Amino acid sequence: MARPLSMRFFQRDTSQVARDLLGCTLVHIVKGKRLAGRIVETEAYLGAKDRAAHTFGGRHTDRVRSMYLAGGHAYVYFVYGMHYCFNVVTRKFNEPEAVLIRALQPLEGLEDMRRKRRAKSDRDLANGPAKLCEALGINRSCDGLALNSETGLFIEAARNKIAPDLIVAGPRVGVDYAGEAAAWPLRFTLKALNK
DNA sequence: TTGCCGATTACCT
DNA sequence: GGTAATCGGCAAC
Repeated sequence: MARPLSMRFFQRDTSQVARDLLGCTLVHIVKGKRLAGRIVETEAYLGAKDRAAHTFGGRHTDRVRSMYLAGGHAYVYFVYGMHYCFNVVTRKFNEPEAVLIRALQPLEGLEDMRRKRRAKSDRDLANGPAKLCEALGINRSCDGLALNSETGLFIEAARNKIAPDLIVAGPRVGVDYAGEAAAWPLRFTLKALNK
């Protein structure tokens, strides 16, 4: 069990953070129990200049308030009337960029995850941005939390360094509306571990 | 105040 | 492959 990644880790270039998060462990402690999974898919969202980002054009609404926090906070939003998605805010205060966590390989607390998810198979426990939120009990109350051991929501460093050739970059999912930005290669997956 | 649509998922054919 | 579910955010009016 590694120490949680420091705020400094997140306050860097967003694409780099998205790459470096692959292989790390996302942990949510619920009622004293660790629910955790290995991060195997991420997407970078580049703020004001990125038409796919919620903060495109410097939009500063109530929903996206936590994206303006310093890197190392959680940005959790509600979508499609029923799902939550979890992001890690990157860069500095007032630089609203973030990394969406798109998929986990479940590691700890599988029984609790199965109970929360009621999925047909363990493959479907956390292989999607809204699925992993449900599996780990992440919801609106997690929005804006600092990622550290005090809040019980944090990320632990990868045990082993991930070789660059294990990382595949490609276009982001579900952002066809974003014009040129839709094609930017800001989606990162760990080869053969993303499903 | 209205109306469109979403950083998705699950279930259908 | 297609689409219902389900409702808040957002921009236009």
